[in-house]
Amino acid sequence: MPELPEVETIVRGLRPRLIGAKIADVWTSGLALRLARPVDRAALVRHGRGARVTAVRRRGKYIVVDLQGSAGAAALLIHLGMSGRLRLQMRAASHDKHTHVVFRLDHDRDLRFVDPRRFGLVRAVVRVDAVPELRHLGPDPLTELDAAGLARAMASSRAPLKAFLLDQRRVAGLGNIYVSEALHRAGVRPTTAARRACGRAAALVDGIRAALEAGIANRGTTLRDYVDGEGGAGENQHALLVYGRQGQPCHTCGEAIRRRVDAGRSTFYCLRCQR
DNA sequence: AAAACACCCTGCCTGC
DNA sequence: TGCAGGCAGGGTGTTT
Repeated sequence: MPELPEVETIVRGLRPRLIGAKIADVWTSGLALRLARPVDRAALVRHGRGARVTAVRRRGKYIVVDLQGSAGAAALLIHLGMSGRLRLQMRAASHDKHTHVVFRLDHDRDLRFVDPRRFGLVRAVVRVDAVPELRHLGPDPLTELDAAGLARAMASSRAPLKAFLLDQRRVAGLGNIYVSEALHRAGVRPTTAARRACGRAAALVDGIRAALEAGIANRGTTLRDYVDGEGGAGENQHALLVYGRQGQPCHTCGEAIRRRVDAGRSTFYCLRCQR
């Protein structure tokens, strides 16, 4: 579900309403999330109870909620996995069956983490800078990615561009939808080995940015169940150039969009526009 | 070292 | 109508 544009939309929506909020208590379902690991409620309570939210930010596809408590600063690290939702709701609102973590806030509000497939992650961390998952992330495509750096990384990889761009250590935030969209905008084929496409690094940076910015402008892509922090669906599914459009005409040249599957994941592209 | 694969889950859709 | 099988937007750990 959530790639960079969806996470960014959630963060932007939650930020003004969450900053200053005080956590009164934490509830967990007891079921395990990512890698079959249980949520550490004790740590969430220890660092969260009584603390106030000072910032809400995004790093790749991770959401970081900074906290200031009487015992010091800490943060909530949240990843939505494939089916996660993070929503701010009134306490009286009905509970989704797959709710796994609830932060009870002041003013009768709940910050709820709902995740049917349980591939997500909710964890309390003390030093955000030291979190391995975040340290391994590559540059943020909107603010840190540059053509020279991307070209250098591409030069040392034999991986097809599709796999290269999906690797969060290369670029942080792209997922299956936006990789197809970015490659199409850049006019590059997903099967091309990264090292053979170094000359297209600048076009790739532009394509990546354009695809992500379109997604953000449209408040995310809702294919199945993505909603933002207020429960609203996105509109970017209507603006996709290639993803999910196999057999339909390319908007640029009219050729039928192709679909291929690698490692169980679909890639969509135009054979004529992408060389 | 990089790349391929299995695995963690539920829900929804398709075809029989 | 029921059921099996395939598929889904993510990340990690292990093997090659």
